[in-house]
Amino acid sequence: MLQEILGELKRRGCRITEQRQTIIEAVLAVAGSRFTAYDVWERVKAIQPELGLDTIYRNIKLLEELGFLASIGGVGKEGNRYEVAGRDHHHHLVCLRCGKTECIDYCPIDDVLVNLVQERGYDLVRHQLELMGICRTCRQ
Amino acid sequence: MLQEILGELKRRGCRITEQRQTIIEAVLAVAGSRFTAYDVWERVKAIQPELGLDTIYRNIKLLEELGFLASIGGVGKEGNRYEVAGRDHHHHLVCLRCGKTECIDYCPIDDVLVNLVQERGYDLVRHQLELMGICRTCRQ
DNA sequence: CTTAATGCAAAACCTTTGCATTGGC
DNA sequence: GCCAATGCAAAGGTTTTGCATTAAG
Repeated sequence: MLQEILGELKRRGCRITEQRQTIIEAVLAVAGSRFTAYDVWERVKAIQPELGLDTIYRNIKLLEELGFLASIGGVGKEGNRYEVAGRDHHHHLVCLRCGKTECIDYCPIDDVLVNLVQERGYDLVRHQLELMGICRTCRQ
Repeated sequence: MLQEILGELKRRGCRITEQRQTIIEAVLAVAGSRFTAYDVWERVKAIQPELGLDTIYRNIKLLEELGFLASIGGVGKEGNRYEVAGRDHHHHLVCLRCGKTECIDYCPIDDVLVNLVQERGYDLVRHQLELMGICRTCRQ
């Protein structure tokens, strides 16, 4: 995955800086859960303390444009969250207490819904389902 | 609805100020679509120009605590959106271009999903489905 | 009269942007 | 050496907070 991203960046004429590589590695390391720009920053700071949040944002935006990351909104007042794209279509199960997120590989979107959207005159672009609950650990 | 809210506020020992009443009326007026604090402010300013956004936020927070409003996140970089609570369970259809929101009174959550969540050890508290597309007006 | 609510201003967030400097290529 | 990317600082937008003042009860 790392090589694939670096390759595409080169093909696009982007430069592979130390910072950029560190950021991409950090993003891939937290992949699996949805992360904020700040999450990435915390990881990256340990390796390159001078690296600023602005650089994180710029790189996240770049990766988003290239289709490697997808913005998936955030809950409450936390900032935007992102996840690594390219995974099969899926939804999220979020623990309301600890924020832990799991992916659900099942999609309940059915014809009824698709028709409803069409009737209202919308072109459906995407959708997201968020299941919120309390995980086993937090319940104890 | 207005009377119900005012009654509960009094019962709680809150004071009914002109500003508060104007805000609640504005909130109820935009009910049906999801609104931001700014949306409310624009309506309210016409009636009480001195009323500040801070007062809107304070009152929205209060109404949220009393259970009359629910925060339902926002799309992209727009601020939080709210809606009047107590309505039947429903989901949302959002136009990605203009932000307009419609309610969908159909819920596709099925047994497969409920079982999946249980298997993972979560108590399902709530869920939200967001259908995103481009509305007829914006497509032209 | 008491004290909750407001108005104002300032701060706290998250995110973006301008510009000089650095460093890939 | 060229120009993309970074670092820094500052600005934008949303939301919160402190504090003196106003007004509901």
